[in-house]
Amino acid sequence: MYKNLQALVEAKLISALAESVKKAIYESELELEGVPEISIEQPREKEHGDYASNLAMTAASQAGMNPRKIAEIIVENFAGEGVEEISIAGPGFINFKLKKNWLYENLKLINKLEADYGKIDTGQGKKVQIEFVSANPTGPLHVGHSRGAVVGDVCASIMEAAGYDVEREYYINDAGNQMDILAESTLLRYQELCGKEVELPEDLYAGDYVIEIAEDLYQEYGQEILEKDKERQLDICREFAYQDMLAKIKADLNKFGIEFDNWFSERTLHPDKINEAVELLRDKGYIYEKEAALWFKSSQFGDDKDRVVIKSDGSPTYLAADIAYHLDKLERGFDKLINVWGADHHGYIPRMKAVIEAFGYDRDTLEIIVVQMVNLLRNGEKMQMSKRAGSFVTMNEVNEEVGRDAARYYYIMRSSDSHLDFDLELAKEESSNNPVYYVQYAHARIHSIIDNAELQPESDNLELLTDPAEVDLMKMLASFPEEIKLSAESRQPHHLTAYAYDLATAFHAFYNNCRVNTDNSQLSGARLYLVDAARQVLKNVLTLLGISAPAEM
RNA sequence: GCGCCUGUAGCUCAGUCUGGAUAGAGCAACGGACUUCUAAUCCGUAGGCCAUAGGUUCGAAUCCUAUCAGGCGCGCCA
Repeated sequence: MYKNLQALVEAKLISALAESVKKAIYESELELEGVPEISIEQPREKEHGDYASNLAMTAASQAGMNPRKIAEIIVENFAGEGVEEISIAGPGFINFKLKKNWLYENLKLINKLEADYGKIDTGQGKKVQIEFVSANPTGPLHVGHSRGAVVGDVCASIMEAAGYDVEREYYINDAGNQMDILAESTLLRYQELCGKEVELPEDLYAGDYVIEIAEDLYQEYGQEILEKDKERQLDICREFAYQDMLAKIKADLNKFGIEFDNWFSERTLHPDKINEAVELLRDKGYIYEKEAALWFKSSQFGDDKDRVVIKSDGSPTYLAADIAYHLDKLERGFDKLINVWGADHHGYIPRMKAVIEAFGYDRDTLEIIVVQMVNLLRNGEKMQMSKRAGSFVTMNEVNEEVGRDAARYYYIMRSSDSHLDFDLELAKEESSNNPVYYVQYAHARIHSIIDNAELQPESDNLELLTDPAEVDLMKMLASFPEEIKLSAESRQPHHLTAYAYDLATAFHAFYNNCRVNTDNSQLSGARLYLVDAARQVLKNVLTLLGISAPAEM
């Protein structure tokens, strides 16, 4: 069954154009080597029709004729179906106005597929892993993590809709000295609770959340830990704080609608997996020793310089763990590995791509989605935060203040390449200033119409849907599968928030122009059918974004 | 110094990958539309040297080069 009627209509139009060119060449009206690559586009201006082709212009130099003349020849030979009007305009555009049948057919397709409308097969079941968030379990997720969290989650959903087999993974950086710092910070706070005078050194975590961990710890152990030796104290604190933080991170993500298929602990790589991975690279000749350390020849694969993997004291670097981790991912058989990183880590990309290539894979097997920084604003004023000073706004605080739907929408409404201004007061506002409510309102309005209707949706008289507002709405509905394709291939969720907004706009305009529940039962039945399709697509797109679709507001 | 991202309306941003016709949207401003299915809506007006300078071509916000400005990054940290 066709899942993407618009793509089919476009393909047919292109092949009809190709036939026309072929015929013109055969009859010696056009002198061309062969049929050139043909593209069509939807013109901005409505007067230019539903589709336009620049074919005559691109073929002009080879044919040695002026574009308008070529266009005339192509138009004369054109015999495609479903075209109501074909014309030549401007410097040589061929414009097509299509019959509306396919839009009516598409409404039926929506009605039939329901929640599956929009899903396509372009991913061909390829196995994709998306790794995102992956924050250290040394503190709660803060607002800096949120954008990457939603971008990763929604990219995963979109790629699923596009026919990929997607797995969501979180890499827990639970090894390394930041865990020791967490342990020491917790111990200090614990000692404080036990009545000791303590002073917090600058390099420890100062956030209040450490006090909370210490309180939990005290609840469980009382003063018992004080009697152990220092090593043992730190071990207890480390494990307790780790489990406590990880549970909080999971809970916060779940509350935000984000769930992972797999949580991968860095610890499981130490030391065997890391040693094996380094040895494998050494076997391939990409490891050498210098100044008592082991270096990876990443510069051989486009990196600025080589990188240390085993320090002179024998301990592995963070990169070494990442090498082992990515080798493990590759061995798990994914066709594509996608990592979502904050812009502050972008410098790490060349060396990771080098790792992939060194293991013998195409460097494009690994793809990095770089997400630019978020500026948190309140009433236009930038909020300052610093993790070291412990003065940061947590992801959970923001979500609780503005609500999950608005927060998710805001994090993905802009291109990941652009920095994001996130104004808490704007996101909270329940008004037309807030795009998320605008979209949800459209959905709620439709429910209201359907509740008020005395008839059932009816597909027998869809040709009555000819009002420009109705046609616009039907076109918007028809483009949903293509929008999913675009978002999935570009890994850019913001295309879909824009689509959701535009769809809502088309509906609201329709609502103000066309009354659904009228005395004309044929027209009302057809409009109910249309409106029900709009309801379904709004619900589908919101679901994809992880945003609720309320029936009333 | 080198690398990545950004620069489009007063503000926040689409459009750049894949070059097309008169560069779009929201907010803010101004003017209209509720005895009618939810006015959290709609319609209209006004607002632009697409950072700058070159280049490529029938055609450039879009591609190339250089420059300027802002953000981020250039560890035997993670």
